[in-house]
Amino acid sequence: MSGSRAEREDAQPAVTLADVGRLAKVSAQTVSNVLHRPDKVQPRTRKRVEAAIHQLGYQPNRAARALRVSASQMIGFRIVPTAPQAVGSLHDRFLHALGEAARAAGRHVLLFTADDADSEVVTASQLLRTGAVDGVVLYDVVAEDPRPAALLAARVPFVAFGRTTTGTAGYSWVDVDDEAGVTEAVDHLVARGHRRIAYIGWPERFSVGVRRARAWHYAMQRHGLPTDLDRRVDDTMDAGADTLDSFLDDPEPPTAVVTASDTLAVGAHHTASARGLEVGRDIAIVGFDDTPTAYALNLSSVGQPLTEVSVAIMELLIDELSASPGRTHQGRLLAPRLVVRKSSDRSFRR
Amino acid sequence: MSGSRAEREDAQPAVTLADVGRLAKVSAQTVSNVLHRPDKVQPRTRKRVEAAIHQLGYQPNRAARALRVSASQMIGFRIVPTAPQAVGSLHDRFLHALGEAARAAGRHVLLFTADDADSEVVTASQLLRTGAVDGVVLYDVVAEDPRPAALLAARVPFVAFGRTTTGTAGYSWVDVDDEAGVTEAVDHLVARGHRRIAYIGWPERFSVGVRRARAWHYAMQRHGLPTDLDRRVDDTMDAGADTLDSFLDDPEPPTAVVTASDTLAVGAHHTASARGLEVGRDIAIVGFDDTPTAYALNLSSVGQPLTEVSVAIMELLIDELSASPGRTHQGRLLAPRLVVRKSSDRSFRR
DNA sequence: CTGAAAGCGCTAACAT
DNA sequence: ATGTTAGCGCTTTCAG
Repeated sequence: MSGSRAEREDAQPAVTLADVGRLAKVSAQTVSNVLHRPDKVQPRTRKRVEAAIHQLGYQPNRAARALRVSASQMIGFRIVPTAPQAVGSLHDRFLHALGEAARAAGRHVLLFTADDADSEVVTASQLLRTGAVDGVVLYDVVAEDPRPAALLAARVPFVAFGRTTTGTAGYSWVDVDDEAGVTEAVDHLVARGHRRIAYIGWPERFSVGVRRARAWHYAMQRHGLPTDLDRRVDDTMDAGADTLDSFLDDPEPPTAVVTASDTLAVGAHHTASARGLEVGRDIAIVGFDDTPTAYALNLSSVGQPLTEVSVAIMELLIDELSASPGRTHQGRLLAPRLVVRKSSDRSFRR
Repeated sequence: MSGSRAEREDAQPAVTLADVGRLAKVSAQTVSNVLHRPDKVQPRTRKRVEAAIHQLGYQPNRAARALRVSASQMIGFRIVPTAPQAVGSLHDRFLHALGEAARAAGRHVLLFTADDADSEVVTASQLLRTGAVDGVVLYDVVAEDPRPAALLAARVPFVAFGRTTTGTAGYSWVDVDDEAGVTEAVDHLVARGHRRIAYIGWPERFSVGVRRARAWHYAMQRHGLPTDLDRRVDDTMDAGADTLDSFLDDPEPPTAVVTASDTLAVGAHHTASARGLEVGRDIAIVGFDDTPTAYALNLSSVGQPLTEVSVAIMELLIDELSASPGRTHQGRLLAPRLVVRKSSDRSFRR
């Protein structure tokens, strides 16, 4: 309350290595050794030191350690605002998985915001320069994404979730095998007896959209089924609803539909219900991303293995951080999982 | 490539205060002064130093600064996984707003995960002890929430988003005035000509649910309208759908419905459509939280002012950090905003 | 196997 | 108004 250091009066005493050493009758250095090179210290003294650490509730000071070893154990991640029209947020769930993976690796996630790709790169570089983070994770990297090259040029260690169409050899990435997911969805519907399986996807400008559409096309071809039930629209519920509507007006309407996203699938679900069709019996729908909404509406959906993705990303990033300059990078393609729910679980007979 | 310091070869030279001082022909201390007490240094030398800073692209080392001033400029935030059945994520949007507010205040958000309230408190305390964060933000604090008291006991500086029913004088909080939001929704519907306005809310165990329900009750009473159209259910789409269904089976069904969440509102929307009612014309629906899904379905909704909430939280937290021990804390109640969309924008005549 | 010395980059206090 | 000194807590040499 009085005196010049009033503002620190409520702070805990802050236990240091020296405090522990004092209690254990050893030097601070030995305490540090117990923590980092337990084999270098005699079992007896180690026991004593460990007891002292425990008794005092010692917690190493991160700033001091960071300063000394020039590594913050922090991973930067740009948080983007959810698109207003999207259903459920993959971003949100990924972030949680990443936080979990970081913790398992003894690190933490540092959030930052940025309005566009350029400022994301600038901010990331700045965070690295100031020692706030050791590296960053790039989310939703797409075909022509400028960020990998820019971060490479800025010498910011990073791992990408998603990948560009070219230059993937220059950096480490983890991606989900969309093709496999869509293929699984089509195979599943074929196994249920469907033959006219439509596809509602995104315009060509999205590389992910292209990959998913192509997979549908190949799968249909492989089964000897028609490949003309293919529409590309914006990723909104309305677009999904309208598209199914027009499909159903055809003389030979599809009996099942695979969509590039749950947002589109929710729209399709809406149309089916509005037309008095029972989803799962009269028409099958399979979405993509396994969002909370898919769960809520009992929609089958191809889910991304976010936990595995996060773990892989942390692994590659740590690799990246400890690696020598001229090393080679890695790409990892993870398989998604089809979650079958009511919207497609019954056998279909015309 | 060779030698013992190979692993640092790709790192930038890392400009320090001393480097800047050397270039500007002053001591490192003067450079520091230019940065922190510009008035204490002569305009001429300041210019020179600033030029040097700019030329070298100097960025202060956070770890060193943190060590020296024992403050990390980091705010801890526990990221919780989205509930599978909830629609859109307030959490996600709040996090973005908080990141933005933190940046504006020259700070960053550090993410952490925890399985329950207890481990959240333990982790927060640990992050504080290790100097990783200066304080934390508590999300979704409810009536009997044990976290404020626990953090207080652990002497972890924090600000709560939401508040407990008792003991709010002991800590700083920011909350949204639910009552005002619901009242606004009811008034709006009354102004549109509705008289039978139903309420679908949450069970009593949620304090937020109680507040919102009470506000509906009072508002209806004030307008001299019936207060029996009141149901409490779990926060799922299905519950919302079923509840509206049963309301509409009444001999005197409601013509409008206010819900405690968008999740419930989406369910209601679904039921209305399924029954061939045009939402906005045959029945009005107003949700809560103004989620992306409300936007997508053109649902009116009471939106929380997340940006203002975040700014207020940062303000109070900074206050908390710089304050003397025995100070008083603050509570701030912010008004939500009703966003009127198609689901309730028309006048209603029976 | 343990201790002593040095310094990471910064800033508060004092000295000039 | 600027420079010098010292030390935050830790770890990497190097001696003992």
